[in-house]
Amino acid sequence: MAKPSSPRGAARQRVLDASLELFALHGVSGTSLQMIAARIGVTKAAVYFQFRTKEEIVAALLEEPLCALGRVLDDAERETRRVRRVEVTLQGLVDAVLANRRGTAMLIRDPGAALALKQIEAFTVVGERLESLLLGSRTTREDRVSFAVLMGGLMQVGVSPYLEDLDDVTLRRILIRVGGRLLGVDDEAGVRQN
Amino acid sequence: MAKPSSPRGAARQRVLDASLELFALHGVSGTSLQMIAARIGVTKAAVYFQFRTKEEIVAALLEEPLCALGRVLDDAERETRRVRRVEVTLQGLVDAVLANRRGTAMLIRDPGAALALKQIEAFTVVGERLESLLLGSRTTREDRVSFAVLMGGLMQVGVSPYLEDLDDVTLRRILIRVGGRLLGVDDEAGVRQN
DNA sequence: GTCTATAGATAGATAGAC
DNA sequence: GTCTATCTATCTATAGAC
Repeated sequence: MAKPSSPRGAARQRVLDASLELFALHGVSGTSLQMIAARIGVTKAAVYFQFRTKEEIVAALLEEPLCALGRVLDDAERETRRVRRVEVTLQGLVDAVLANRRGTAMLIRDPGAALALKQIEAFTVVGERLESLLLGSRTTREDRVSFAVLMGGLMQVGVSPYLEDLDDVTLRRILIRVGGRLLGVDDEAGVRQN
Repeated sequence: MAKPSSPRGAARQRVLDASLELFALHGVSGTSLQMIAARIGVTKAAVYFQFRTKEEIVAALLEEPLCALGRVLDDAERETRRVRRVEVTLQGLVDAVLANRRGTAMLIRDPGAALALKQIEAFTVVGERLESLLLGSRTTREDRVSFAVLMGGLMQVGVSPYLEDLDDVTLRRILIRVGGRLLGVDDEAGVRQN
């Protein structure tokens, strides 16, 4: 949480913050370096000093939350009981979305970010790990659809202004319950499958 | 379904088809009129003869499926029994997504299309009507989150290549069942598919 | 670290010939 | 309906002064 300490990191962070905000609003392709520079009150050249391309900004924005999620998945995979695995995974996923509402979730589904996304090694496997952790041996077509709906739904919740009135704690609790219901696990009695 | 009959409509339709494909791939902002023109083998000027701006193309692409969905909602609102209302609404919504997988769903959540989207009168109310039809008097916070997850999930399913192996009929059946489960309606007894 | 200046490419859009 | 030609604006990116 305490990042803007070093003089170099401060300017870099300002670029990242402004970029994330603008990307969420106009999309990656719809955001120019000009706009980013203007928002933080500097010129394009100043931005280019921190990042050599726009894609590098996108990658930097995505790498952090993806790696954080990756670490949660590491923990989840160490769990032996399936119930706990689903629980830990779902919580980590929800936390990743809530960590930056209207930001990261937006980027994940931005076509302009797709290229940068593919180059991040972490991302390539995260999807498969999530599916494996949440579905386990349940791989019927309905399970797969439920998984896709859950992922899309979580991203939507992260982006939508429709739920802005809900605070993070409340939203987290509800999302985990709804997610469990969607996956067909009973959260009341400790995540049991139907 | 039979549209490309008149000579004028044919060229127009070619532009729409190419645009939808490219928008789905690169996003609206990431797609230039140059790219659209190149794909159908004409020049930019030829595209400008059909549509005066890029936004007009976006609006044309969105208006049709949105109006179709609107008509389904008209029907749903005439239903007196709540069970039937949810049933008809959910089916119409799923059909709207499946009508153009990887197309319309993509556009709905594209930041570059947001402006054009707001100008379509039909869209402004569709969201509220959907919520009212699907939730009815159930408006707890969990209900609202479930609704948001459902909408985002459906869009995701429409976009995702992850479910491309499922044919429309299968996907439709599963989506309606998953949607019913998410909304907390008992599909076995009440909401029956087809 | 930030600036000015500028290069080179491409964007959206228009005019007018065919 | 489609073309060539062209306009203006903006884009990414670089070079070099401060």
